[in-house]
Amino acid sequence: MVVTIGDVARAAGVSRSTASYALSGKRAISAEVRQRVNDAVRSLGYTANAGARALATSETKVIGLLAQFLEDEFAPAMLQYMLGVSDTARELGYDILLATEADGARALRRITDSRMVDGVVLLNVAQEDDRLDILRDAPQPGALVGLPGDCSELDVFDLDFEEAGRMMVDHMHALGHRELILVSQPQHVVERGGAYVWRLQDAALEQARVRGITLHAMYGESRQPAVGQTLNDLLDAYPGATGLLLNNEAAAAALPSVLHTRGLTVPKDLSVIGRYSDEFARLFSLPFSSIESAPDRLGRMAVRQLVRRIESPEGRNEPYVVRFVSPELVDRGSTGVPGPSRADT
Amino acid sequence: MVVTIGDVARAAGVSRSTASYALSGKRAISAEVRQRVNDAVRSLGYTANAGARALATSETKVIGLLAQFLEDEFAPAMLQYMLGVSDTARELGYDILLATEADGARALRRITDSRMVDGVVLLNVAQEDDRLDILRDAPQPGALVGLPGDCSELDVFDLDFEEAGRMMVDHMHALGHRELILVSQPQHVVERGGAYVWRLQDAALEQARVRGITLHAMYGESRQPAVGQTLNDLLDAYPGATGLLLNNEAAAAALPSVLHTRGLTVPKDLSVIGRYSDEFARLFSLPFSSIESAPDRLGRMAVRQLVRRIESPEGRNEPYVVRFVSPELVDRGSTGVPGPSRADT
DNA sequence: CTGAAAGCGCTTACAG
DNA sequence: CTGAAAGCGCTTACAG
Repeated sequence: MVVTIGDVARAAGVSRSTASYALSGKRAISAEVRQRVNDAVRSLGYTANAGARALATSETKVIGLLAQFLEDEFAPAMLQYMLGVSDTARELGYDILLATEADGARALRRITDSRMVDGVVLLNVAQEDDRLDILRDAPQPGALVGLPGDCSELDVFDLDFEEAGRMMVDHMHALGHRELILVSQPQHVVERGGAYVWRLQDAALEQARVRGITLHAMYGESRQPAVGQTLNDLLDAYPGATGLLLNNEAAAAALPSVLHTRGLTVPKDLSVIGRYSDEFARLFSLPFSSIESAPDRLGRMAVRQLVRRIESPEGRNEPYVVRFVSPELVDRGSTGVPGPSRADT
Repeated sequence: MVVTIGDVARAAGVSRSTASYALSGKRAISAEVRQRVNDAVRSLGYTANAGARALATSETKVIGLLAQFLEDEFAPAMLQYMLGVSDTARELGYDILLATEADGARALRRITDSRMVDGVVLLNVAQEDDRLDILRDAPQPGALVGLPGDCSELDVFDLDFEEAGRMMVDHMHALGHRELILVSQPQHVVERGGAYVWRLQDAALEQARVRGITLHAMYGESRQPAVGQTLNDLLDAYPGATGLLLNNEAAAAALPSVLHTRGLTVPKDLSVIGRYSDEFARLFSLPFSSIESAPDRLGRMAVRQLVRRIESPEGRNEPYVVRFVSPELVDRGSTGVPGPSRADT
């Protein structure tokens, strides 16, 4: 019922090894034999058994993708990283084994120990991430999206969140703003080790100090309507603030209706700049300029590096890389020179 | 370097077959030997090679998941189906091979022909879906989420969109509404074979006829701000309409700001009912009552049936099922008795 | 209760 | 340019 390379060989009148070589091209084969083998493959509908090939070659042509859907984090953002990884893997000839279970360390151990994959990509890496020690001990290479506290023996890719924080502040400062509010992810995310939150925030605070301007940094909620309330409270608490920085998807999504309710116009009454992906902005139809978080680019870079390490013999021993993507500001017209302070109106 | 069952056997002082049986429990093993084998496994850190096991048993313990991210469709909705499938598969002992490429038929053929999976779940199935013939010819069973035109030899799971359409109309009718607007997905989705769109719409139209009320059925855009404009146009065009039915995520997401701009209050000025998942409502903080689309339940049902077919010997020949999930209305308070028609104000 | 051996379907040195 | 054979790491009849 199931056709094997033996069937192909028989149909082509050659040995199994010749059939195999004809298909792999790993040694010279006469044009005629190659033709007969290819014909046999076609007429029998042969495809190599992946498990058998993996056993013989120690290559699965599968990459493990470890996603983490954490509470208080924005699931659709994760999807974009996943698609970046998946698309790039396919281009490079790999399939994706997806693990979404809560216990990422266990999943990682399972798929690496059993040799189901040639390498793995970890998404949403935390400051202290219990998957990392397992990855370091694994026989397969791995690539991270997200910067952990300890990058030793790891290839790491992440947005340069510190630069993003500075860029937000500088952009506003250049326009003339002197008092800003930054709404970060919920504190819970920070406590869990979401380093990108404090990397952006700390850098923004430092840059505000350097520029001599005021920055009120706050943790926002992760859900509406609570996050909308937070935004309202902050706008009440700091009437002198003329600019709003958002490192919090839920806050960005909630802001339009908050502005509407308060009768505020962007950028006339308030300048706004966010940090999220272009796709996210499209999805939520957000009219705010933003630092593009480029999940597709990061996923792509991680897979490229991973495949390099998997496939090149030297790759395994090349020095490890920690690569930061420079933030890019997508101008959607939501920032401008500060108008009269809201405090004065 | 890599530890095999031979190493375990040697360390335990038994044969490889005994080691294997001790681990699988497929034949009686003395307590002492079992102990020695388990100790060896632990001290050596043994995990069976998945490819070798698959080759020997013809079981991969992997389920293929074919997602389709189509233009004009709402990607985060797809994610919820994926997570339902992935979580249930893991509970049942299966890993997920994820294929997201545009050419789903090719992906399906690749993973089934090469025996990478024991079965496959197809998401977002269209009326005429070129993956179905490939699935029918595949040696592995499959389960669909989404109702195709031809269900023969297939297990199919879907929301009962016709009942959903009737339910929306009846709910409004019972409250006293006599003129309604239905905004469906974009026409493009219909042309591509997104049967759920016309299943809901046709049933809603028929039910409106039965009830003797007016229903204006329209295709909406898939993106803001276009979809917001459509909503505005419709509200202008049908001032007598007192209820709005939404089978279009983008429209649901856009509606709050449209209502806000027009100064309409729900349900006083307009009753609204949507069709989307609870998770979607949470994500977008939508205050509208809705027919729950239950992606997690559907993913779970599909995997359960698939695994039943994979694992039980009779399962392979059990009659095929087409199962519709009954819609449930989640009341978020956005419908009520019609106020004075907007036309009169 | 345990072991020796065959076999799953490939690939790849080894020989010619 | 091609073939016979070994081997990848498992599982499972077959024998005892």
